[in-house]
Amino acid sequence: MQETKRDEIVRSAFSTFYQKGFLATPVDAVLADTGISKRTLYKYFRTKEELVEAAVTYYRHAALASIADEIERRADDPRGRILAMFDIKSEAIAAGDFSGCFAINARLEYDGKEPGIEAACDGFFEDLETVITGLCAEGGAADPAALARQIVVLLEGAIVYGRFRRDPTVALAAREAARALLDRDFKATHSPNEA
Amino acid sequence: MQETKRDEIVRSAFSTFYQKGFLATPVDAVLADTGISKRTLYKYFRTKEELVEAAVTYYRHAALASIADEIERRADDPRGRILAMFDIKSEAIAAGDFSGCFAINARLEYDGKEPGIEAACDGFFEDLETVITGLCAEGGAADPAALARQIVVLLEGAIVYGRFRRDPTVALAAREAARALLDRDFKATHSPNEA
DNA sequence: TTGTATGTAAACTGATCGGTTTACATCGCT
DNA sequence: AGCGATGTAAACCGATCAGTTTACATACAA
Repeated sequence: MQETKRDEIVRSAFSTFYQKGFLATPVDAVLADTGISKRTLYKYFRTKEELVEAAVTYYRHAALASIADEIERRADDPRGRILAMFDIKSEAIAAGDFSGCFAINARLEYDGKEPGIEAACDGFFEDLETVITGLCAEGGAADPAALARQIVVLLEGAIVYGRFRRDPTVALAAREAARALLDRDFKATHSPNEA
Repeated sequence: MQETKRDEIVRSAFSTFYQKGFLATPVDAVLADTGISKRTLYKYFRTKEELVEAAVTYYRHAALASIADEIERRADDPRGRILAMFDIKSEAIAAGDFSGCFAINARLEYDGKEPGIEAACDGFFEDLETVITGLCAEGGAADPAALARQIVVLLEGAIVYGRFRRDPTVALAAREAARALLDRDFKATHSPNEA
């Protein structure tokens, strides 16, 4: 199925909001970036917030697919794949144009104001925890969900804090911490690692 | 030295911004909460952003003093004091009115737009790392700064993620992770004393 | 060919908001 | 008493912005 006009708008709006924030970005900026008219935008979305919600849902699926893809390319055991997530973020921070986690950003700007947007962000968080829980189970952790939660805190912490410190080594420090937790919880048998 | 009018405005503005956010809060909301006139506000601050910057600086000193105070009350060894930070955040999340880290919030909303505000946030982050580095050194860590950085990532991650999940156990999971790191790096002698 | 759906361009509306200005009250000081 | 500093109250200005409406172009199916 080819991309519809609506999809095109959402994808473009996502990158505009990602770079410039939500409240600080007028709808006109989205229009300018997409080359679309205001009339068309409001044909597909009743309000700006509805567009933001769609952008978060787009991020939920696109970012998770991209992460799954990338960590599979970088490592072939669950341990290496979890650690690869931190490498990816470290590299993004080093690249200089990193704007953090779209869901965290949206959640913060609309906190307590837009239930639909909050729910979309929650969906992303749940999917992320599910993916990491799966990897932890695969690695033989006794309590995969509990370990996954610790990994997620480290990952999101590295994203937010590393971004604001503008320091890629923050994500590497988080990676080391994650490694210590994996060493503690994963079954002793892990193939040669490191990257 | 008694509190000046300026101090009063900053303190009140801090709690208004903390509860309602920055961009989403009109200056009039701050005035209403303080009972001050617009004229007076603009006598002490040239712009809204200058007021926000002052609020972040206020947070920098007030929050760190409050943390130092509270962890000293809760434990008397560096290990216990570091872990107490997570307990405090877990309790705040459980209380239900928790709005996260003021510096993270400000940094995110004004990212790339207000250098003065960004610098004030950086000041808070540096002070926080300094405090935790001190505790790590006191605990006998081989590389106190590196360990502190990991603790800070866990702490800020727990604050942001736990807040958005509305789940106090997130901070407790982070606490467990921190404990694992302390077990690894602190000098083996961890009897619950020392000051 | 004609009608309908889809699109752009742009003017417009109404509300919000940051910041200024005017007018007036109060208090402390000499 | 009188004066300057400090304060409130409130009208005001100009810009911004979400969302609507009008006008017009294009494509395509009956």
